Amino acid sequence: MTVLKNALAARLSLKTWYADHARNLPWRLKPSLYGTWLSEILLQQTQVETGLPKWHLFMELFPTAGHLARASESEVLKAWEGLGYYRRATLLHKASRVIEAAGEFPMSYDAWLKVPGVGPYTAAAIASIGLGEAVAAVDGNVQRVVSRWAGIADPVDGKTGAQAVQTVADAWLDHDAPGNHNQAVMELGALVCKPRNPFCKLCPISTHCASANNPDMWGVLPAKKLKKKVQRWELTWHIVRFENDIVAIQRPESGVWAKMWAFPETPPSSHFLPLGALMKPITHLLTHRRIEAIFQGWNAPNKAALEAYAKEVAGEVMTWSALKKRAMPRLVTKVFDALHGE
DNA sequence: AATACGGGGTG
DNA sequence: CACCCAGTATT
Repeated sequence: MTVLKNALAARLSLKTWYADHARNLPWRLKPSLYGTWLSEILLQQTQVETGLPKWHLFMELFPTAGHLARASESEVLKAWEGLGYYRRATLLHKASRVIEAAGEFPMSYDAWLKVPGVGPYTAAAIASIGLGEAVAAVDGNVQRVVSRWAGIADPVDGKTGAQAVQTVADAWLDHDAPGNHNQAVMELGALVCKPRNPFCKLCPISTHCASANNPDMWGVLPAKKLKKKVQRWELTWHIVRFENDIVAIQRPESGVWAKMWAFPETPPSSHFLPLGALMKPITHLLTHRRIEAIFQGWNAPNKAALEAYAKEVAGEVMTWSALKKRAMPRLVTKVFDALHGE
């Protein structure tokens, strides 16, 4: 079949290109199952450049899965601070304890798939890169490269489109070097077959690319389903204090900023002295929400009242510098920076 | 199948 | 502003 023949040719061109253009990413230097796993979790929905410093930090703080398992969840969350999708940190930590209890890393795609925080993409990436298992890893890069090359018009985030991409990715896979091949496709997506203004002239597989050779398809693929509109959310945080102490809360286990430290949304009772807005409102953008955050300041009449309020909101009384040691989402660090511990 | 889940980069 | 990023878990 001609498609299959083209797939073989594309694989070879890609291999040659990757040998010359692979980035010097630290987890590729002295590959380990742990380092690969860590990189894959860190890079979920996160650009390589953004995840890079966190990989170094984690390798320093938690050099092995055992170190990670023996650390507390709060230590791991603190290390993850600022990166977002904090569930990844708690699942990574949880997984490290499962692996530590088992005494060894999972040794197949199927086994990795059972690990918390590891889905089809991550399991395929780890199994191919770390174990040499012949499974095609399909991430956003691969969806883009494959849908353009094969001219897949169905939305890649729908069932049929995803299946079509998977079929081509499977046909491309180099069974002799699956890890190398998977990384090559992703690298091509990151460096050449970019979301906008792809460098088709530099592309090693443009010869049989449906999109590159048909101007009508430029800027069209990959097709995606329509996204929901971003919701607006007005958020008021109450910064309640007495002398050097404030009240902070750890957010619930589910929802935005799960388990991260922030400020109560419940105002204190009327015998606290209202200070009005402590700082200018902040517009904070998440993928699915546009947050308008307002910060109300209050002075407690005495320490006991502050402690009573903390109890009411299930929070803790602490100093600013104590709060700084807890894991905070970006919005809280913005508050911290603005008030600078006063 | 749809939705929740962060934050930063980019045109 | 809109779209994207080495996606996964939950409903």
